[in-house]
Amino acid sequence: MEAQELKGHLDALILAVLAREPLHGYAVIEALKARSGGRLALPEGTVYPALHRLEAGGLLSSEWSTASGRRRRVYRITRRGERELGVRRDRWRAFSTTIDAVLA
Amino acid sequence: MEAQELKGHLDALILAVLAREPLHGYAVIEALKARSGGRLALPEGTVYPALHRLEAGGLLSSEWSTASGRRRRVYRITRRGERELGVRRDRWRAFSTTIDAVLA
DNA sequence: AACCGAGGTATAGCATCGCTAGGTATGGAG
DNA sequence: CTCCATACCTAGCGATGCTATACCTCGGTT
Repeated sequence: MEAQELKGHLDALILAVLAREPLHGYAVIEALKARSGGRLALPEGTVYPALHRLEAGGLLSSEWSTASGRRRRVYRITRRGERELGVRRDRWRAFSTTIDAVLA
Repeated sequence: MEAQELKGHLDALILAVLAREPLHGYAVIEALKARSGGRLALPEGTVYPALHRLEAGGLLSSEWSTASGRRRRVYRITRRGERELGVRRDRWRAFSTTIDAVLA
């Protein structure tokens, strides 16, 4: 549905779903799909690198878990990640309001 | 204020201000600043290439005008540009709604 | 005269980052 | 055994906003 217009907002989305509960990558994709009413169908090549980036930035932590022979890397939001989510949410609201004002 | 989070939405903003009245590049920058309450202070290196891109895509047309020794390139939205603006507005609304849903 | 800020246009190159395309592997259903 | 869903990974592409820099005119200040 949407292309590169997601730029700069993906991190907030991922942090938001992980703020509810720890999930592994594939489940993050499903959660985004579910929470958006199917409109956000992000490819793995988008989400996995984003998770790595967020973990490298200290906003997520992860550990391997094995469920019925399948290895999964489960991501959990850190305290810094939660703070950052707050910042991102505010930024999104400001941004969205600004665009609305100009487009109205 | 905002960085690269504008990605994919700039064209809509420019089309929106030019849908009101034809403007030259510098005036587009000022109009965006005014309409956003000063929050959108876009550098020239962002806006000028965008105008060129939009004209190349047939969404804008332009002509030179000279006012008191100063040359200006005045941009005007085309019929295709107006249609595209409608599409972009719808897309923005869908996008914005989707992000809100996930972030809520 | 020299300077400087505001107005005005332009573009080469950088940086970011979502996405495409391809790869690997397991388990269950047909 | 084949197929599909599940599950992970990454090299490289493409799009595009931004930095930095350049060039020009005009009016006011020094």
